[in-house]
Amino acid sequence: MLESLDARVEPFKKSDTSVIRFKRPAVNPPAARRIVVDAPCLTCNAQKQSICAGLKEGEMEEFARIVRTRLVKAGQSVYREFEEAKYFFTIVTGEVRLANLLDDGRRQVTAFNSTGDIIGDHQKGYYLSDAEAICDTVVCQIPIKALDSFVEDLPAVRSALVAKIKDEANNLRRLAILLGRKTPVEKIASFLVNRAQKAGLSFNGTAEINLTMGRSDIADFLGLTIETVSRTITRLKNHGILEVPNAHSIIIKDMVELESLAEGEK
Amino acid sequence: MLESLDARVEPFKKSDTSVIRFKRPAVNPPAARRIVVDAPCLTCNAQKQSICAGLKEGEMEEFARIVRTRLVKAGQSVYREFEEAKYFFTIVTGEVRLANLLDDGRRQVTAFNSTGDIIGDHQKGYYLSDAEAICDTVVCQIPIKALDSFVEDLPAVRSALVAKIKDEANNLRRLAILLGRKTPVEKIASFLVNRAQKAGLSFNGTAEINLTMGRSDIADFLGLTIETVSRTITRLKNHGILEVPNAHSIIIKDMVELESLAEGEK
DNA sequence: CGGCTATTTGAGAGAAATCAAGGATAGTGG
DNA sequence: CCACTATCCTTGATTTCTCTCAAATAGCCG
Repeated sequence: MLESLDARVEPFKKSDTSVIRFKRPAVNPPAARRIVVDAPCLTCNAQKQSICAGLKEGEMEEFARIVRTRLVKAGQSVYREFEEAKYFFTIVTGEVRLANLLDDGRRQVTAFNSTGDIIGDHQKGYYLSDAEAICDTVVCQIPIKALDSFVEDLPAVRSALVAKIKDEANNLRRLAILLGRKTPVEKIASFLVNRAQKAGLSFNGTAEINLTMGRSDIADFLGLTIETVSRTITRLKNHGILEVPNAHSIIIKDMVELESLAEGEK
Repeated sequence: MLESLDARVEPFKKSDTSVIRFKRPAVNPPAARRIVVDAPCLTCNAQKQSICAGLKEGEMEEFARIVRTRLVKAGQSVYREFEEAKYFFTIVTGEVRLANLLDDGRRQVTAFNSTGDIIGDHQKGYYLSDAEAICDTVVCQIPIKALDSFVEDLPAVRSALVAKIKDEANNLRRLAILLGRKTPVEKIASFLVNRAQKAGLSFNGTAEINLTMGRSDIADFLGLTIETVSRTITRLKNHGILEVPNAHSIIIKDMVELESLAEGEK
């Protein structure tokens, strides 16, 4: 169509769409709804890390009444972009990826979230991303309206929530810097260093990190293809910086070197 | 060093650093400090667009006492990354870019801000980005501590501020999607459509937009080189989608087409 | 054990970066 | 007011890195 206007004008090409990697379902499939436990706060292991950390005795009980726990199996969605937003979710165990799709199936993963993180960003009543469980994941479902009233009344919850949003913005800023200006080696190195830090393994020796997600999730997070992710990890392995016992487990042999690569100092 | 360990192993290359485009100053130069007006709120044209919008009569007077207005000339910095954070700033007139540098001078611009926007993100007492005026810019300087107490007391200010942070996160998310997965044509088209929308020119006909910033700012925002930015704009011009009377002014001739390119539908 | 999926590896193409001028624009000072 | 200079932008030629296409291997579950 554009081309017909002026055949001499070079048409706009884009990547081949004959293979659509990710397809938006015509109708959102029902998310997993199995309720695992009611009022589970008393035994919740994510308690100290999430927004409920600031609740006092009585408040916690009230909170426990409004939440429900759900198991979301690996690959299932917690919610989808454009779906009506009714709940926030805190992640109790497991791991969730947040992602956005372009119309032709290209995907950008914007975050990996795990225990204690809160997800459910929405605007004008609709979620802003897809949230999908990377592995079997337990989430705690909090009605948005109920949380709003908690936020009104409890400064501790409010500031915890604001801190979460700020964290999110900071992570997205760092991601934008990585996506816009870092090389594949720097991207992979940054990703691994971050993972190690998240897991509390930031000492300068050897650290084993667990990659819950597959190569395509990593690729879509770092703005690469799975082949480039694979090749780059292989290169780091050949340099003796990493060991890769299996695809989902990586041992950092030289954290100092990896950190310096992550910052583009090589 | 890496190479000496194993000469057979392909070394990690990165872009040539013989030309450092952006250099972090050894000591942060003093930002512009010329005070233009004291207590300027009564005549402030950004009032209705910024966080002070929710203030009542008496509150506004109190607010006016704590703020100062500063003129920041084109190219000067409002603040720098790692500088001690004492103030938030609302932009009264002009335009500011937020940017982060890698050690070797690569730069990622993360936002362009203009009238009514509030800048000054910080963590642990230090700013998180460089903020530089693109053109002569007037900012309203608000001590962080003072704003904090306003936030405590005034729900309207609080929610306005939270909304600003959410906006920022949303913009960064969209930027990450663009940086990670869009082609140069899609990036430029998205950028221009956004600009037109910001300026309130989203109707489907012709729209003239003003590009305050230079090509290198656009390149560093979109994760491209200036050459690619220039070539891509030329291609859009050759297709009849844009007219480019001069480098800082662009007329969108076909908004529908541009929007469809922005979303990767071609 | 067999089939499926995920990952790795290889070969080749293509798009954007880099390198290199040339042209336009704006700001400065005579 | 105009000439001069510095900077910015555009365009061209070439290189190179990542993507794409293709196939083999490894790992996993039934």
